Amino acid sequence: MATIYEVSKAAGVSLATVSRVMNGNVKVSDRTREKVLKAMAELGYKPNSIAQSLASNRSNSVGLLVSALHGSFFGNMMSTVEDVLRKAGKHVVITAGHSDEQQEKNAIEFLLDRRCDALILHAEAVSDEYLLELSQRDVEVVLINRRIEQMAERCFYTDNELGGYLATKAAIDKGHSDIAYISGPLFKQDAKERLEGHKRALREANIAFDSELLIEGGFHEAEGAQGYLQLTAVNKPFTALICANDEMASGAMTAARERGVRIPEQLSVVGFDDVLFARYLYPKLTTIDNPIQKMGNGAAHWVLEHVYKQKKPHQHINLFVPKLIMRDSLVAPA
Amino acid sequence: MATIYEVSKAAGVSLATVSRVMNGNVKVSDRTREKVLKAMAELGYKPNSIAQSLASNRSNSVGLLVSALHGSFFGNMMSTVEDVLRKAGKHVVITAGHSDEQQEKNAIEFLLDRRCDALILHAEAVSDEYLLELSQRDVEVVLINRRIEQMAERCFYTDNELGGYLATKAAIDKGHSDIAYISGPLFKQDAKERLEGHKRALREANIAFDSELLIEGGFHEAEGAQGYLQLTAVNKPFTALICANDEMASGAMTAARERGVRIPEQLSVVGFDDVLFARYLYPKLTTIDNPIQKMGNGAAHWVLEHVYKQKKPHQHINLFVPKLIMRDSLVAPA
DNA sequence: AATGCAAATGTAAGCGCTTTCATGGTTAAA
DNA sequence: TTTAACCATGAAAGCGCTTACATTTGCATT
Repeated sequence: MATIYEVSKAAGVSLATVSRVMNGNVKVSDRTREKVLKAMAELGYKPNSIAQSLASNRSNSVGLLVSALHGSFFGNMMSTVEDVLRKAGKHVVITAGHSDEQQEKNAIEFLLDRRCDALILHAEAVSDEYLLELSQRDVEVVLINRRIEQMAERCFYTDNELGGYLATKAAIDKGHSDIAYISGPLFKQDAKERLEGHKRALREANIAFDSELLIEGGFHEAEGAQGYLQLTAVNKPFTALICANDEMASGAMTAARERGVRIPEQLSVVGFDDVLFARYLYPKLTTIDNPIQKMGNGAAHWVLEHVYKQKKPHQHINLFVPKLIMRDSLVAPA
Repeated sequence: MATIYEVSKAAGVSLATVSRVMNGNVKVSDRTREKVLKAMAELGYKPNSIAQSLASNRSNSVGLLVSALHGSFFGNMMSTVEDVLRKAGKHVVITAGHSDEQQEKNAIEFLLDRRCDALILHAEAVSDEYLLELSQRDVEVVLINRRIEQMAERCFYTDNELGGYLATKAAIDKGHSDIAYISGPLFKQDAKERLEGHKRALREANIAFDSELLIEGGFHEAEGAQGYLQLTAVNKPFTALICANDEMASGAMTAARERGVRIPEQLSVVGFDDVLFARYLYPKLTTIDNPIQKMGNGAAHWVLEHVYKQKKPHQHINLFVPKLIMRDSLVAPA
């Protein structure tokens, strides 16, 4: 593999000049540039990105932390982030935190060791303090799906409270008043906010919140199924079930159906996220659009602009507004 | 950030000794090692992985090419590969090829530029020749879901023909004889092989293959729905529909249901891959287990062993055997 | 104590770039 | 023509490590 030295010799110029031609930040005469480019082409020269990184103190890589690499929710986000950054010649190192504090910290340390220029984090388990401290270090930190006051302009998040509100409101508008709710794990901020929204919608409709109709789940399908069974065990009838994400909605629907409950005739179900398979479900799931791609896109562009000084004036939107996606799983009660 | 030089000064030894302590490949006296480790701890020293890479000519990174970052199929694979390699301190650079020849080539070039020590490729669009040539270069190349004779021991793949056979055989065993098939894009080898298996099963059962009951799809949900509609337009009755992957099976089920067809009573459906959402579908999808995680696992361990010389004697299995996963979408014809 | 050897440690030359600073060559103003 | 000002280029010092080779140390022999 040819090095810059061989190019400089072939072109009859110094190393420095070759470097300048590559980087294009310092003026080089046209004649010289031609010579250098020709030599590069002839030698099939490719700069060694590792040497570049060492010399420039820039790794040109961005660390991305997600909870899990599989799953529709993260797939979409990774996809967007990778796309935007790779088009800018940066690369993305992806790690998984599994919603566990220690694993998230390990993953972040790993990214730091890799000398990432910036970190895009979907961190669920570490504390605000940890993240604030991290952002004092010499990496730029951007947060997805989380808001911390002191670093608000680097946070890209959904209005989860509004989303939770919209989901329940939709059921109420259809005429439901006995509404159960399976939340996410309440140590997670988004799960908590969605539940808040649910309660607000009930309050506005003068429906008393009944804690027996609330089950705390874990965002996984199995907990949706299990949550449904627990709810029926209480022996309080409900005609609509709101789930804090689509996975749990799917699990709940399956469990209900196995019990012989017809959906949506006997039970309406609403999800949250609008992941890809929401429309594959039967009946097609009514859910809340959680614009995860847009958040990924926002975060990636923020990094390009602030870390790599790309000056495409990009309008940064930090707060994304969820929308109701009406499909078939929500109908008026019998 | 402390450098190796500061550590060596603090410990009162040379740079080389510190390096040796870190890498552990050359013997260092216990007393010296203690001193060095102490100095490291006190200074909070972390080696600069970029400098290490430059000096050792090892990037410690593995490139992974998939068709798309979202989607259950790839999610599982990425997840496995990342997990195995990160536990070994390597990092994974993930790129997407979008099943397009030029995009796949670009992605591979990108990984090469990043000086990856090895490439794990799920390449669908580039030619065997291209891959063979690539493997002559100074990266190790491993293939997933593809077999090229000349590099057989670095290929990890499913017996797609057998999978296709099993799917159709299952329908035949249930008593079906009018069986339609929606294939994947036939320029892809796996799609072709699955179709071959389908034909073999028909042949063995003395059922004539009817090309009017074959539709070429593209592995996406929409093409499953569309494929179903095309099949019905032919006006040849069929009681079972085999799809070359789960996405298309889901699409076909949705389309059929919208036409008022009850599944599985009026139409049995079989998928392929057993992606996560296959069991979320209604009815739960009978499908073929495609052990994509195992392939990812095999590929990652191959890399650890052959590129990074980790000598955990790992039994490499190159050919994975698919299995039928019987669920609810396949029953005997009415 | 002198000798020989192996083990432990040190020295220094890279790895392939970027970037600061110095230098020589041009051009324009005086 | 002289001088100043500027521009393009080159020389060389890093960036923080690894590793071949040289040197020293410690220990068992004699």
